[in-house]
Amino acid sequence: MEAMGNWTRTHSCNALNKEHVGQEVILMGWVLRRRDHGGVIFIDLRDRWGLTQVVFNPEVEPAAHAKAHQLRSEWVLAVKGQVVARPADMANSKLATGAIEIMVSELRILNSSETPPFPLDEDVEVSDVLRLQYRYLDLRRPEMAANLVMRHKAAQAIRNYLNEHDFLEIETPMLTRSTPEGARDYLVPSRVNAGKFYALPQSPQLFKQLLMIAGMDRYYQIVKCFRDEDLRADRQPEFTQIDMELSFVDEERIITLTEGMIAKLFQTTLGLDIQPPFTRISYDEAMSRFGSDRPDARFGFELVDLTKIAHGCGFQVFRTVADKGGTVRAINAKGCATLTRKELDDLTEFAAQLGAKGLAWVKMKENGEWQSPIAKFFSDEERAEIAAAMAAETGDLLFFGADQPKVVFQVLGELRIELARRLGLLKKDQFHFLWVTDFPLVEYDEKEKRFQALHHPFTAPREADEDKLERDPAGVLSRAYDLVLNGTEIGGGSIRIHQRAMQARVLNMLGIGEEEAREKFGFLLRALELGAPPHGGLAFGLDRLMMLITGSDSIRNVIAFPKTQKATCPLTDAPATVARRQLTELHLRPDWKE
RNA sequence: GGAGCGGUAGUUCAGUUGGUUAGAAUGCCGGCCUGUCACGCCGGAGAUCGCGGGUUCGAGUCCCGUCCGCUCCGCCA
Repeated sequence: MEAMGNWTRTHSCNALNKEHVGQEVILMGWVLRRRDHGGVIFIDLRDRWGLTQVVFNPEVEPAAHAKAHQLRSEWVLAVKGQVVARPADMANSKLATGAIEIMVSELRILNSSETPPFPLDEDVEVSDVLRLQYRYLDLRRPEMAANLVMRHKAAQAIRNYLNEHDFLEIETPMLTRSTPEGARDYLVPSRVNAGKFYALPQSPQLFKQLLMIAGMDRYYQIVKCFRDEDLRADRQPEFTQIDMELSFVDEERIITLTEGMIAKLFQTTLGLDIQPPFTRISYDEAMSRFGSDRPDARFGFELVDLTKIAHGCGFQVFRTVADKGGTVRAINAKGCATLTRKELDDLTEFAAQLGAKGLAWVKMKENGEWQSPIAKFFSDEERAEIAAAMAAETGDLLFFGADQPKVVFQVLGELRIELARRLGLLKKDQFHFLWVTDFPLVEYDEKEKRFQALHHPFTAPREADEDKLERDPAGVLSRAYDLVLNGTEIGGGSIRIHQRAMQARVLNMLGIGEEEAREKFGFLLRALELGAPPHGGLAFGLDRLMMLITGSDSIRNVIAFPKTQKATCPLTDAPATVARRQLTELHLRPDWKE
């Protein structure tokens, strides 16, 4: 091994082109590939920026050439040499540096490497555990490095935008107190306060409200949040939010400002011009048209309400559901009558997993004929009426859902996405933004027998609905808004309650009495008594945004060191056991078997 | 907590109805090669078939359990 000595890197591995021909340069990086021809040796030298071909020629520099024979994948090199133009027919148009190469005069081997446990130069899918176990190697791969670069650019674009709009970046505590609503908390035992615990924040929600009360007026933070719930492809136990809050604003101001931020973000990262304003639809409309409060509107297959027709129809299953207050809805998969029986069985199974008792379908044949297991239950008139309502034409495929609205929405909502996926309609380079507004403030929880906040308990009700708070909780709409991109919720926020009395009414409605409220949110309630300005804000999931921007299938690909589905880290082997003494110090006593 | 899929050379995968010595590609090692760019040619090494148990004359293959990974439901904004 050799030292860098007095060498200073002059260029990155992606910087050189024909203009540099003749210059003496020093490059440093890793061996991606070697092509040893016995005589001349080619090395693809890689760094974060790209690739440069360096050449060892025995006739030019025998010493360097002799040394180069031992080079292997991922060895770390410094090379000094001259930039030479490649003969025209030997240029590599796939490389940014493909017009030139470095004729090496001196080689310094800065470090060797064992053979990597997985290849870095091929497009093979390596298992996730192995990639995570050797994440530092995985991140050397250009796609992964590009994702982190993109993430950095995105974060900078957002910071620049918000700084220009007079926001202050302010840090909030990571060690805070557990909140009763929302997700399960990660807890941290206190050493100096026996039997007491901090919680890692699920979001800085209350602190940013306190910052508004503190007169900071505009706050943001790109901040880690923690939720101890089960993982998904788009969910990690620790994730990053772009968190913001503003004073003396209404929904319009926040939405406009946010749209500007998103436009700037897409311009900076992808060079794409996103044109605000984004479409807005109400929660009710989102549910009835798409069966989801985060609709993917890149494609059609919208839900159609057939409950009225179902009331008097000949098919008893539909009629019973309709008469008992359920709903009958359908989607028209245009041109999908070519699906095979096997595919239909798969989709029926898919629907069953989501809670459907069955999945009726109709293939539209010539002259309005139905090919369907349920065709015989309907009269000609009823079939025509349904076909008209569905705008069904020959070659279409209809799917029906009949159940309680919640089930029908979920089944048909997921089904339309599954169909789109199978038909290749989910284009990753197409970005469809949608604001969802007019959410209900609360939702009745059958299990707990009480109302639960749809967003969180600090969301303001619509002024027009304030008198319904006690009388008709389920009928109260909130001043919340979600931003949805391609069927993924990427951000959400609301105008908050800034008056003490209103906060008490809403907490009361959620079954949180004055005493419990004081014990858990006393500090916020007190702050609301001391001159809280009207305020509201929003939080974006940076990981999800980056997943969509980079076209990744999982947020793990845009996080440097993510966790597995069981929330472990194969690299550090966290979580891990600790010494008994550590537990004792924390006033904890293990009751599990060791 | 539940459902599905997967676990076989370093890596990515194949492996028929249970049947001789578990294959391929790539990587690795050695040799040859002066213009490649996923260089090429020749040769070689490399397997606890995730783990434990069972059925069987015989298990990578069948059964039971278990661990790990991924996707989804529940959960979670």
